[in-house]
Amino acid sequence: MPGPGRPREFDRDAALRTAMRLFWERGYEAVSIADLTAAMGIGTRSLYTAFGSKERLFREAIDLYNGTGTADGFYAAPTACQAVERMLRARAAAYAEPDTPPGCMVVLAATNISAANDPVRTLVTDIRARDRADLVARLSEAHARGEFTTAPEAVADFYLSVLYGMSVRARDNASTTQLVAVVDAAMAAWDAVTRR
Amino acid sequence: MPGPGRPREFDRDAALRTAMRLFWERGYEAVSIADLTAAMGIGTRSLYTAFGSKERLFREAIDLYNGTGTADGFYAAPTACQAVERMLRARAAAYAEPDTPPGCMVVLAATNISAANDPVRTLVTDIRARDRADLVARLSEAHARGEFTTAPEAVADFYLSVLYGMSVRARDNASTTQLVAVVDAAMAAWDAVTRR
DNA sequence: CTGATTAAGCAACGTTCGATGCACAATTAG
DNA sequence: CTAATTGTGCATCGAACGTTGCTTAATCAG
Repeated sequence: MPGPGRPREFDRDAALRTAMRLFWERGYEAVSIADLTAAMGIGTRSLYTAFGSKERLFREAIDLYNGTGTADGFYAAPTACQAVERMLRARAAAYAEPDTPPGCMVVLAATNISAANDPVRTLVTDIRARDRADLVARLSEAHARGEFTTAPEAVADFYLSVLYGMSVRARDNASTTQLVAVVDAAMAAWDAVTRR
Repeated sequence: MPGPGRPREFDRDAALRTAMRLFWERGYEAVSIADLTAAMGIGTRSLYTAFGSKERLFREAIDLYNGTGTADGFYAAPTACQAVERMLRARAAAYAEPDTPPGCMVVLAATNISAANDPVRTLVTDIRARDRADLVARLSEAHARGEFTTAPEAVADFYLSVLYGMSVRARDNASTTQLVAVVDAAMAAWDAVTRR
């Protein structure tokens, strides 16, 4: 159901996927509008007509990235231990997936930001804060149910550190096997970490 | 012993420390020459006379960062377990030190780099690769001595992931207490991780 | 003193940055 | 058909980017 006006001559969703991949690979400021238009195969004016600004395009790209995450079966798992394990294994597989850039876009795409673009940094740090809150909530529930004794925040921060670190390892060309080995180690540690 | 020529009117070491701090805080491309000269209190020409180029200045800043790391007592520790623990505790304290930018410069300062500055990315990834090799070597020695059974590379990658992840957590304003709790968890996991 | 050498200040270089004004094309609604 | 609306191409905007030439200033060796 197209409204009035000249119809767009390119696939907006495909262009957004291209932008997501570029931002994911190199980061917000390291990707120029010229890089984007070249990869999308469109003109500068079309990009601005369709997406408004570089920042709005990045926000859409981050939303797309967060939406395509399959939730990893995190909420379906019966125990917190299994929830964490499913999440970590899904991410380990995703981070070394050869068809996508290595590591997590939310961790890697807005690390080096000049003061002028601080809202972009805030965007991703807010997402990480929300994700941490979700993990803490899930662990707190399990803690209240008596699944483990360690403070839920401490458990969350430990597994978050492992998770974030895997993004850096992926950027350093860690293989799927190596990332899975990290998850194996982290899960072997579950009892020692959660019962203290 | 100054040679011939007009003497420099600023403290080169202090200026380099200022540059290190800026690059550490925001990253290579997010810091401009104008940012640097303003923070250093010198003119553009003086910066180029003293340091050559932005990239050479960054390399010196990274060298300074690596040099000021006190080696953490890593090599002095009698066992691999203690070596890893000392390293992690020293880094946890350093990452949340209020007088310096949060997290590790080698992990954070060259994440988002455009294609033109790829040598800068290579610089920091090479340092991480060398550090990983050192850790693997230390763990391999302990493994050969029978301190533990798990493959040294797997142990190294697990603790490296925790270490790298702490940099991201530090950037997200994790407190010293929270980072120390991550180290506590990681070290409580030693036996479970190393004997499998 | 002279000559050599190095630093600092000023002004500007060419390039790239993100973003836009404008004319024109292509569609829908009536 | 006309009017309204939206997308595209072209040219370009002002600002910021890293870097440099040139002049002048300040030191050393002789």
